[in-house]
Parts: sequence; structure tokens; C-alpha cells
Amino acid sequence: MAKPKEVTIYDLARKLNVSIATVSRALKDDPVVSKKTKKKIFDLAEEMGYRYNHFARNLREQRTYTIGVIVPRLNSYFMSTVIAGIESVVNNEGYTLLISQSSESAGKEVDSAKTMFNNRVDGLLVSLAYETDDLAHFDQFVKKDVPIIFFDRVADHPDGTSVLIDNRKGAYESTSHLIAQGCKHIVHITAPPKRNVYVDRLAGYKQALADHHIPFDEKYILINNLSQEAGAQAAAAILQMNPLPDAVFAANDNCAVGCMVALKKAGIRIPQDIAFVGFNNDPVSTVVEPNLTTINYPGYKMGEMAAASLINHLNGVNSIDATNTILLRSELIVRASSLKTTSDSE
Amino acid sequence: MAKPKEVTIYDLARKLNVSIATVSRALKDDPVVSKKTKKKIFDLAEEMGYRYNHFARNLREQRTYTIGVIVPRLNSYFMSTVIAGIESVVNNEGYTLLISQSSESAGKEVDSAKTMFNNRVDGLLVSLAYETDDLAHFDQFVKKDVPIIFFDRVADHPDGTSVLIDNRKGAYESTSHLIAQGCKHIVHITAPPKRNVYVDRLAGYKQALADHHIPFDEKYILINNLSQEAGAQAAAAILQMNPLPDAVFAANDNCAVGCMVALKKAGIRIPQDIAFVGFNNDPVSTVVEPNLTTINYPGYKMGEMAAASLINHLNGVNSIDATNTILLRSELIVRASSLKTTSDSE
DNA sequence: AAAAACAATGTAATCGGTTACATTGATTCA
DNA sequence: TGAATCAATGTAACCGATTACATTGTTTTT
Repeated sequence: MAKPKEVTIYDLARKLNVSIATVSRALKDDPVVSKKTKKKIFDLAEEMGYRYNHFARNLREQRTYTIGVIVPRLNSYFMSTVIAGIESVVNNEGYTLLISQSSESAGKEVDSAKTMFNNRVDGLLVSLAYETDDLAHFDQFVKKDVPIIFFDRVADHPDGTSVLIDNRKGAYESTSHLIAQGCKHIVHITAPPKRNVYVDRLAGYKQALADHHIPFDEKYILINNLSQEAGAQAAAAILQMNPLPDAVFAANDNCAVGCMVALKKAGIRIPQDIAFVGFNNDPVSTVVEPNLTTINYPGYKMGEMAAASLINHLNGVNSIDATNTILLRSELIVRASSLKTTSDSE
Repeated sequence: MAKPKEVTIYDLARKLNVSIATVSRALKDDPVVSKKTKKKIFDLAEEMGYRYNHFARNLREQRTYTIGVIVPRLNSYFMSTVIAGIESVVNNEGYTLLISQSSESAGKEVDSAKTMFNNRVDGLLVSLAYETDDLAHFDQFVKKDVPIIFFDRVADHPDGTSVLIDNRKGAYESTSHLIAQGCKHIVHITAPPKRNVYVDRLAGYKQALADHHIPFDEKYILINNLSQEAGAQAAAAILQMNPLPDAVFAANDNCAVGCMVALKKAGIRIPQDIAFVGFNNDPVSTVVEPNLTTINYPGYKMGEMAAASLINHLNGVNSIDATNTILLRSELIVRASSLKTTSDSE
């Protein structure tokens, strides 16, 4: 029933017989206001249940203290770890997050960008959808000097900073590891080569083959959406191959797992018949049997770095050109799914 | 370099020699403005790159068109499915989401609530953290007539609407199923019985035992945080039991899986020695071997229902008291992990 | 003791919309 | 034809902060 009126700085000012300017300054802890006055104001604010009105400030200051986050999906272990990292940084700095998932669709990504734009986010953190070809929906931000930082799935945007791992190196290590296990016919399952992560992983895969004098064969490249179901379908394709490949390097763990499960169901032994390496070190990699060899990389840290870098830009600490790419460390974690040698000795 | 000035309704009004009131009305598609004028205004707005300023409206209207979402974690398949459902509804209605994860911590939940409050969300969607005892941090919203809808992990808040499944029934069916498989010593792994989901699942478990004349034994109740690691630790506890239990009903799939993997490593056969049932139908349930019997329930729909219900409240369609609890359907999915009978025949 | 410097506070314009309440001119009614 | 009605538009107050630029009173300097 009650329509509890909001308490404003005007109310505080009236009660204390000071001006709204003093109240405003006191609440921001401006050193120009005397300690005594500040205390009075803080106490009364507390007592009257004053709450700060962001909109008045935003309207006046022409900024929102909001950071937009666009990610392909929230439902991966990796992504939610990244977001936890982002949250930890931006909350400390007094920003709030506007999060949206593109669901891997270019159209939804455009919509999300529009929402972010209309909400006038101060900055943008983006990991691109599979499908996105055209980056025009980010031009509006560049035009308004809204900084954009891409992470993981980055873009070759001349104005953007990127936070990512060396995907090429990770893929090179994975593939080399498989080759060291004696594999010569290595399938690579990946997403359409539009995103850097898939382009680079493919390049690393190819280079490892080349460095070990193994011919590259186009038919060993399987393209899908890297879901668990897609992995199962890839398994069907693999079973059609003649001769069967002796290894699979998948661009993420989910897909690797889906594929492994389906192959096992078809009687393939892993790793004896086909060895497996994934990417991401998702918890599922320690559930599947045999446990999945994979590339581990630090999602939480990636989120922290991306957010910190963005906030530095906003505070004018970094010139936008100063740091253009931040590379994080990644590592190969060897588990049973790729160990042909030890498995053979069983 | 350019400091591109924002285009406002004043600019549009000036150029067209109309008043800002007319521009404002036209942009809201108010029928009182003539079609011709509207067209002129729309066209000019497009041409000049006008963008709507939410803050001015929010300041004036005293609402934000923002909905707060507080969840324990984003990184579960279930939760991100729920959020996808929420997004689909609120975006269509012109609202944006402020999402925050409590990380299962009561303290962070309080912080999140404060952030939401200071951002003056129009409504709140909440799934509670394990730890939360005290709901006082939601009182401020009630006081300001900000509607709160709880989903999945709900609260007995007299003013809140809840969207959830019949957890008791799900647990009853799971347990009964295990009993039908001949199990008599059924361990139940769950979280601290603070949240309805765990209280009700425990109650369903107990009732199933009672209805089948199996005595309840406190030592079969294992309490932890339901993570995969916690599942592994639970396995260690189970291995100490004498005699060994013949089944485990875990309150989520992750924990069930962690427990299964650890037990298998210790040489326990599943389901022959110990049968398993989980909860949630997480994709991992089809990866673990044997595949996990579980309770499936509709995350996407839960998100949609919660969001739609909230928006109805905001639009005054439902009286707050009209609908108090929305129950969604759930179902037992039987897989190999609980099928003693068929497994024995192998 | 007058001038200069400073600390503390106040005044008022500003951000960009919304909307109650006029105002204007055209149309309809009796 | 004058009054009533109505459609279209305008005027101006309001939402609640921020901050450049006064103003006031006190202390320091010379």
C-alpha cells in the first residue's frame, strides 16, 4: 500500500540545513567537505535509508558504470569460470555487468550488441559466436569511443585488444603428442574456421603434421558445432573411414567426449584403436573413460585480465594501442585417452 | 578524437520545428501524433543516429526496465538453460538482465542483492545459495514493492512466488525405483538441508523407504556441497561402511558422477554392487559409465515461467497472491546405472 | 592592519526524457 | 452561425544527481 518515497540528497540537505552540493560532495567522500559535516550526512543518510540514484548520475555524467558481456554460451564450465573472473574484477571497481548470450548465432549477437549499445555500456567484453562473419555491429561502439575487448574468440579488429591463449601452440603440442604416441592418421574435429581459436588450432595441427613429415589430408578434417551430439555424429563419419584413423584431436572436450562415447559403443577401443585429445580441460574430461587428454587454460584469469584491461582503458591508464594482445599460458594435460604406449603394455 | 555529441529529442525537435513533446510521443508510437509527423520524426531520428536515453526515462519514470537474476552458479547445464529461458522472455518484453552469481555463498548473495537494489531492478529472480539462512537481504525489495520470484531453490517468503518442481515426488520415484531393483541400503548424498530442494528430496527419500518398510538410517545420509570432488570424497566415506550400501541416490548428477568414478576406481561394480540415481539430467549423465539414471526437469521452461510470471506482476496482470507456486513436471529417466536386474543377467 | 590565501559551503545550470495541462485550428452539431 | 467536440501539438515542471563558479568566514603573510 505504502508508496515509500525515495530519499534524495534534497531531503538530506533540508534536514541538515546544508546545500545539496555539500551533500553530494560528502557522499562521494570529497576531501573538500569537513569531517564533521560528512559524518552528519553519512549518519542521516543511513538513518533515512537513502540510496544512491545511478540514473541521475548517469544522465549527468554521460556514462553508466556498466560493462556489457557477450558470450556464445553460458553453459560451459570454461565460460562461467571466465565470467566469475570478470565479476570479481568489475564488482570491486564499482561497475555492474550486463550479460547476454548469443547462442552461437550471428543474429542474436547483433541483437545483443544493440541492447548493449542502447544501454550505453561503458565498455564491452566479447567472445564471438561461431557464425559471426561481419563485425559491423561493433562499429557503432568504436565510433562512440566505447572500448571493446575480445577474449578467447577474438576478432581482427584494429581497435580491439584481445585476451587469449596461443591456440596454435596448444594444438601443435596436442598433435605432436599424438604423433609421439605413434599416430599417423589423425582426425581433427573443429568448428567452421571463422574464429581464431579454430583457425589457429587447425594451423597448429597442420604444422605439427608437417614438422613430422606426415601428409595433411583434407578428409581428416571434420567440421561441426562441437556439441556432444555433434561428436557422436562425427563418430559415425569416422567409422566410415577406411582405413580407420588412429587418433582424434577435437577442438573441445565436449565434442571429444561425445565422439568417444559413440565410438566405444561401436566397439572401438580407446586409446588402442583410436587415441583422443580434447581442448579446455572441462570436468567431463575426468569422467569419460578413459580420462581425456586435453589442453588446460585459465578461464578465471582470462576473465580477470580482460576485465582489468577494459577498466584500465576506461580509466585512461593504458593507451588503447599500448597493449594489443594478451597471451595467457596453456598446458597439455596427458591422461589415459592418448597413451597408446602404456595402454599397449596392459 | 571526435567527441560525437549525442543526438537528443531536442535536436530532432529543432530541426523539424516541432516540440519535444511531439517528438517524445512520436518515438513511443503514441497514437495521438499524426502519421505524417511520426514518419518525419522517425526518418530524421534514423538519419541523425538518434539513440534513446534510458537514464532520462528511468530517472523520470522511477523504473529501470531491468530485472535482476541471482543464481548460485552459472556453470551448470541446468542453470544456463534456465537463464536462456529467462532471456528469451525478458528480451521480448524490452527488459534487460542484471545477472550475478552468489557462488553458493551467503555473503556474496547479500552483496549481489545490494547491487541489485542499488541498481533499482524492477523485479528479482532468485535461486538461493546453499548457505543462505537469513532472508533479510530481500526485505528491502519487499518494502519497496519490488516483486521477487524464486525458482528451483525457493524460499518460504510469504510474499514470494515460486517456480519449481515437485522435488519430493522426484526423490520418491527415484528411491522407489531403487527399491524395486532390490536395494535396501540406500545412501542419499545431498546438500545441507536448508534449501527446499534438499529438504524435499530427503523427505521423498524417507517416505519411499517408509512406504516399503525399510528402516531409515541416519548414517546413510551424506551431506556435502554436491560438487564432483565432493562426490569422490563421499565415495571414500561409502567404502568405509560395513556392510556396503547397495545403492546411492545423489541430489545432483555431478556429485553422483564424481562418486561413481571414485567407487569404480576402488573396484566397485555399478550397478551390481551399488546402483546409482542422480538428479538433473545433466549431459554428463550420458557420458559416465554406466549411464546415470536421473530425474529430468525442464530448465528452459522454468526460466520462461519465472520470467513471464515476474513480468506479469510488473504489468499488474496477476495479483501477487493469485499465483503462489508454479509446479513443473519432472520425470525419472532410467538408465543402466540403476538396473540391477538386467545387469545381473549379463 | 590590510592583503592574500584558503577552507567550507552555496547557487544554479545541466543531463534528456515524460506528461499534466494548456492551446490552436478544424469539424460537427443543433 | 455559434457552441461543442476533437485532433494535433505546445509549454513547462519534474526526476536526482554533478560541478563550474560564486560566496563567506577564517587564517596566514607582509
